[in-house]
Amino acid sequence: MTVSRRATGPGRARGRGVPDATVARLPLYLRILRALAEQGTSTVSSEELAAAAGVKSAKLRKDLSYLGSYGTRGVGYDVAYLVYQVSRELGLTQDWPIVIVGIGNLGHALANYGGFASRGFRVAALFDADPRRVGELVEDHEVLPMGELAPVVGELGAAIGVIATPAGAAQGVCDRLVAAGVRSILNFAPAVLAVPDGVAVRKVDLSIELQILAFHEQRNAVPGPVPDGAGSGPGELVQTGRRSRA
Amino acid sequence: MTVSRRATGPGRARGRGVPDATVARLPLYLRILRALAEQGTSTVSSEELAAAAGVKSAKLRKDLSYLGSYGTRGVGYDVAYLVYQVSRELGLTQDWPIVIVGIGNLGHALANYGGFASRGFRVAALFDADPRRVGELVEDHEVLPMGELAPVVGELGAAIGVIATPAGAAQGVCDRLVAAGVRSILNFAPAVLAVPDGVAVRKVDLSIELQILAFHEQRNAVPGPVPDGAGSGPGELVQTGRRSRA
DNA sequence: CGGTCCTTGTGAACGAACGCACAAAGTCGC
DNA sequence: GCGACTTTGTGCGTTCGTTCACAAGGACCG
Ligand SMILES: NC(=O)c1ccc[n+]([C@@H]2O[C@H](COP(=O)([O-])OP(=O)(O)OC[C@H]3O[C@@H](n4cnc5c(N)ncnc54)[C@H](O)[C@@H]3O)[C@@H](O)[C@H]2O)c1
Ligand SMILES: NC(=O)c1ccc[n+]([C@@H]2O[C@H](COP(=O)([O-])OP(=O)(O)OC[C@H]3O[C@@H](n4cnc5c(N)ncnc54)[C@H](O)[C@@H]3O)[C@@H](O)[C@H]2O)c1
Repeated sequence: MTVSRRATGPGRARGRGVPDATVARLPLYLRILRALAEQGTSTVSSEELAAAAGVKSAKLRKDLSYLGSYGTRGVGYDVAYLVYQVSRELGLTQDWPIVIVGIGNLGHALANYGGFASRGFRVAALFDADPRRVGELVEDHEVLPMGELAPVVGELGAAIGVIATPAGAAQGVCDRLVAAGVRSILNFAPAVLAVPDGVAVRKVDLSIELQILAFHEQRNAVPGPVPDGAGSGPGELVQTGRRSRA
Repeated sequence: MTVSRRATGPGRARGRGVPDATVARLPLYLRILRALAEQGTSTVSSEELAAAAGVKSAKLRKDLSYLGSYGTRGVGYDVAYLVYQVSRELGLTQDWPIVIVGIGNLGHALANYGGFASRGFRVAALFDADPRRVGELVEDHEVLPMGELAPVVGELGAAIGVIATPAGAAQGVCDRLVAAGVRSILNFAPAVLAVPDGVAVRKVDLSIELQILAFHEQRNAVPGPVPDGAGSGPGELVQTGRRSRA
């Protein structure tokens, strides 16, 4: 199915073929590393970093080893240097303009959200199909009509698009984003999107998250004693218990 | 490590030990099944359902097989019956009151969101620490002060809590929710939560999603040709390509 | 009522991810 | 400069998840 992943097996060469599960955790490590840097910590061990991230230290070390050998045995990792390396691997050394389509409840919250800029993302344009929304000023951006989507995306060179429209409109919006040149989409609408090859989609579905929690509520309620731990990783169903630090 | 999962290996007994990966997909199947039911479809094959969900039919069949044998060979699955069975497995036959803490940008959007009720979830109470927010009326709910959290959660019997506060306040809010009796938490704040055993946490982190997309943007941009597909499931890094429809 | 066709359910092979445990590598004290 | 100590990086076994491929089960037709 995939063409040529996994360069050299488990010990794949530096930078090539970082496993999906690892990629999904890197942003978490990065956030913690940045916090450590900000509070003046210059060095951190895999044990400490792993504890802060809620993973086992061996997993963390293996994750980092896919990027290269950036640690010092007997000491740990240099925080600033690791921040740089992880950022580079994730492509955060550059600026990513993003566009948001569907400026309703959720779209407004997203547009107002300050957590983007700090990570190299920049809300560059907002779009909505409703004429009453168009022209509205949200966080120093004017809401633009859908007709402007293609030209503006092209001009900005925006590669990432966020869909915050109702589910029924999502596929149509997605098609227009793709046609305009967007190749990565973050979808908040509860809909399965069909996209051509080469376009990446990630979805955030609140309702699904709640249903998964409901499942565990029911599970823990029915049998009686035994809670139940779960695996780890991005597919980790639920965290159950986590002590320690930071 | 875990106490007694996986009852009988791959062929585990009905209802016992549904794999995490499967549980994470059931809500998606359920949504599609409900849509089919609404449009009058009474029967669906694994092939059709899988296509609508964006998974392989074998995976879908195996997922459903963990719930029992609810299909009819040569025909497919009865939509209404399957909706019931999946709902039951997920614990959606009962009503789940949820509380939201932190009624800022995101909290407002969540409180206004209509997609909850339709799935058996009901926003039962809103809380905020800011005195200026307290008393505000959001979607027929008055925002309550944090002091009310424990008694109200207890009275409502709310088992699910949503955290939409700034990251710095998340752990404290989490502790209070747990102390009040909440055993499932959906966390929107970019923070790793420490919880006692038996409490389930799921996180939704926008910033992480965007960074994963950035990674793939960079990946696809640098090497040149080969796009790159990925696995499937909740841990699926990105969807890449997906044809067809519903 | 028997044959044919269709779709499910699953055994088994494969692959990805995790965790253990340890050797290699470097630091620090003396 | 040497030895003891600390922590990384990773080989290996295990678990979990996905995919293939097919036999078994049932509907439907004649
Ligand atoms: N509000 C939430 O907290 C929340 C939570 C989870 C998921 N969601 C999902 O996010 C999406 C948006 O939710 P919301 O509450 O903001 O809804 P909303 O109705 O407030 O906003 C939707 C916006 O999309 C615009 N729109 C509709 N069709 C469009 C089109 N074809 N092109 C461009 N814009 C279009 C509408 O004009 C509106 O402004 C929905 O799919 C919802 O299910 C929302
Ligand atoms: N706005 C978004 O679109 C968005 C997107 C992704 C993630 N987030 C995250 O969601 C969280 C909320 O974001 P927001 O934009 O709504 O922020 P916000 O500042 O608008 O709202 C935060 C709310 O939490 C309340 N609060 C603060 N401390 C509290 C405490 N100890 N107890 C109870 N309430 C408290 C504040 O009074 C405020 O009303 C943040 O962690 C943010 O990183 C927001």
